[in-house]
Amino acid sequence: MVMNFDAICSKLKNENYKITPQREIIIHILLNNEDKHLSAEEIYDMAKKINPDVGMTTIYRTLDLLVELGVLQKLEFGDGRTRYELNNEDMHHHHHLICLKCGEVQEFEQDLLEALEEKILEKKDFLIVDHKLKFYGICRKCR
Amino acid sequence: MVMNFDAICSKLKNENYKITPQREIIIHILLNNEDKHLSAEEIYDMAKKINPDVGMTTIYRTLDLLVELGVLQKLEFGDGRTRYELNNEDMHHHHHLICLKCGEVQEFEQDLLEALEEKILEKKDFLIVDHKLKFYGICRKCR
DNA sequence: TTATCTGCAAAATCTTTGCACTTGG
DNA sequence: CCAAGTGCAAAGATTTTGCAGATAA
Repeated sequence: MVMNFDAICSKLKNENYKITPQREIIIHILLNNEDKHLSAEEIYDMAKKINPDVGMTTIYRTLDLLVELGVLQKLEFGDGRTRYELNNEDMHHHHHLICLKCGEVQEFEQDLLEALEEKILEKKDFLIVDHKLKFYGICRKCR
Repeated sequence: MVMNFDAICSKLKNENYKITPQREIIIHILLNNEDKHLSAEEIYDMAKKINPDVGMTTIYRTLDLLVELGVLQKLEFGDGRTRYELNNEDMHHHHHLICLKCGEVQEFEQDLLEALEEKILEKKDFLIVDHKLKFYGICRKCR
């Protein structure tokens, strides 16, 4: 189930955060690029096109806020910048397929790690709350 | 099979890189902390204790070189700094268990992703070369 | 000897912080 | 109104680069 604009705004209001034009722009950008894993700078560039007065600081502060509220998740793909992804309930457990040739990041929707997680609990006494799995390889287009 | 000091030096020599005292120090530090996932700065601090003249620049350049030679692997656990791990043949496919309370990173030695990788090849036509899997949760000590 | 390596200082990135001004509710 | 939010500029943190001098082979 995709979280929509109103649902995110309600989450903000419920925690006594204000709905500002800047926050609206950022949320819209995130929703319109659900599949993209945008970095702060990419979001900044897009936001500038909508309203040139938006500052980088606000981008970072809003992204941090949305992470705190559980709306977003931070990701790192090794290019030195943090990337962000909407924390869609259904999609919560998916994996990233990163092409070593073109760098494109696509997603694989199925989890299929339950057996492994159970084994880890049993062998290491480590209780798993979440996971991140990245596969590196060659995508269909690059083969 | 753990790669030893001589094996790493041979790799360097084979590619016409020199064995300098600084590189020896760094390699020793890595070998003596196989289980630790050290950052560049941590390696720098340790190296300074052995020879106070070692520069941060050399640490970064040597680590980059060792990554290029396949001796090391870069890792990121979300604390803003790159960490490094010896690329031990046998251990190649293990997973990281990151405790959300104390931050400790331990390893789980078994891979168990073959079935999932096969499914991804079949469904996405994406040929997997490598993977990185992190589990976030609560470790035995913190429970 | 000489191509490679090193340390320093400076630059380049990415991200955070202090502060005075603005604004949503 | 006023607590919360914003933009700017400056500071922080991590990593990279230019360069002149040092050194392994």
